[in-house]
Amino acid sequence: MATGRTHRPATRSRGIPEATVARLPLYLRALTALSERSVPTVSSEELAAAAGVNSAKLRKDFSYLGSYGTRGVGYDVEYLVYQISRELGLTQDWPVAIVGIGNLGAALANYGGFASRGFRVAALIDADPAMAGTPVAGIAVQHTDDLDRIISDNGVSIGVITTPPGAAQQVCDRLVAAGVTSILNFAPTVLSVPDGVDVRKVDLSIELQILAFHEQRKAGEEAAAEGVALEDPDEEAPPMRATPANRKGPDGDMPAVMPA
Amino acid sequence: MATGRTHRPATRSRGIPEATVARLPLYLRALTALSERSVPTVSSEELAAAAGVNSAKLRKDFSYLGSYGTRGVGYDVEYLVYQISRELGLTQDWPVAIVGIGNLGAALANYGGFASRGFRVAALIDADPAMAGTPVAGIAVQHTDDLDRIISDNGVSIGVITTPPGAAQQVCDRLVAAGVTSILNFAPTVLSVPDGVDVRKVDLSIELQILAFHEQRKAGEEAAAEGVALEDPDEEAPPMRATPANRKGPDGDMPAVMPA
DNA sequence: CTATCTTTGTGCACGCGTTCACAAAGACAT
DNA sequence: ATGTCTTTGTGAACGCGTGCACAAAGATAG
Repeated sequence: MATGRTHRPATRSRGIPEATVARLPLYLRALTALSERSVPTVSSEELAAAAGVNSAKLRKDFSYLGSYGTRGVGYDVEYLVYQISRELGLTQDWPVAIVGIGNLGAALANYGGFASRGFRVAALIDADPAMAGTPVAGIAVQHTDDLDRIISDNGVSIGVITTPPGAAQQVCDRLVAAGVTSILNFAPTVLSVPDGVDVRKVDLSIELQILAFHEQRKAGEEAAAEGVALEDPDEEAPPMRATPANRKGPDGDMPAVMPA
Repeated sequence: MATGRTHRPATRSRGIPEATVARLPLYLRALTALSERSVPTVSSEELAAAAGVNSAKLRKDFSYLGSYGTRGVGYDVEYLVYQISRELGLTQDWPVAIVGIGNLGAALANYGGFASRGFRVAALIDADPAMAGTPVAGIAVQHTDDLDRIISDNGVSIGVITTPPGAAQQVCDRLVAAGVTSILNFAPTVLSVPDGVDVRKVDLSIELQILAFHEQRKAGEEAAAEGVALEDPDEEAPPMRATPANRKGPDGDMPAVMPA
């Protein structure tokens, strides 16, 4: 520390990096596990290993929250659990509404990981009139027509969208109009929302596609390492490229060298 | 462009940025929609809007793949669909195995977004003997005991884990041992895998917690804007901090100033 | 009280990703 | 053929996130 005696310069003002926020739940999970085993303190090294991150990163992350550690000892588990919970807003109750009770919506409604962290499934909403009244995960499904009232009555500010892609934007608009300001979107659609509304996206298909990319790369390298004679995989069988030039016909098959 | 006449310097060598790879599926989706509407070409501006990104970013992303656009016109939709599909490895068939057929696993098995992109659910695996043989999404569930054989027989290289957290690491180890090199993990657990194996994590609870953080921040700012007299929300009711000092008893309640 | 040992908190440098802004490239009209 | 207009492709600057490496802080023992 170069500035010898600045007590606490700008720490904790307003602005925990987004990357840090995304890791806090990870730390919280690891800490909760330690807490259940009645472990009193952890070092940054141990906790980092449990959370699967670099210890320096963890220490820097915690430094944004304040100086909660004790040098030479580590962090007090219970105290950190409380501090992180409070920072994340988990000390209060968050009623959540799930819209679109298909396979995925029903699975989420049954998912135990929500209730354990202050999230409460307050309402299930679906557009199918036949589903109205059907209990899913012990909660009666309600119809989309009443969406506005349901959101208001339950004080829902977080909505989960598990509808088919075609309905997602419309549902989103209605949720926002009803007062929802945070949305977790499982539909494969780009949602547009007004400023002040947060959207997080979970896209199963995209995750698989990213894995496929790396998988393909691995397969290619492996083949190359085995000395297989393969042409550049980047260039295999490019179908006719329909540029405006060759689509229109004239000037279509132009020689490589421009005739003067 | 300062280097007047370099035809194609180092582009396309080996190394599409990870951030770009993560966006390619997004572009692909938007392009597929355009293709279905028989739109022949798009400008970077239009496509960027459809994908919800900045147009400069999109152009830079595409530049990593090669020069597939036509200045003054835009990009040929069909051609781009093919190029991105090939780059992502979607021109081949990817057999996928889902392990853990609970609510979520069943929902994924039924999810249509997979088949549409070259992913094929080749096997469903569960540890419950009672489930063996039960058809889910038209596929008979098989027992974990046969995991090795199932993976080998079907040439599965991508595994999806939807087990309870306690079983996730063990299942992961077995998948890797059987030859799986890409894993999509839905269990709230940090998986450790050997080098060469890719893991992507989807954690519903974490996503909600991140939303809660921002939601809390919004609520706080709103209250502050309304002029409500509130103490610093960061400091509300900190419970007794169990530092080693005050946990041990002696030297517990030390005065702020060290007695000489 | 002093010395030693452990672990935090953070300054610093580096690399990746994003964005701006513009020259080059091609289409299109005349 | 020449000029204008549109849109790409990318150099360059900037900002965020990561990780190293170390000094300061506190614990602990003698």
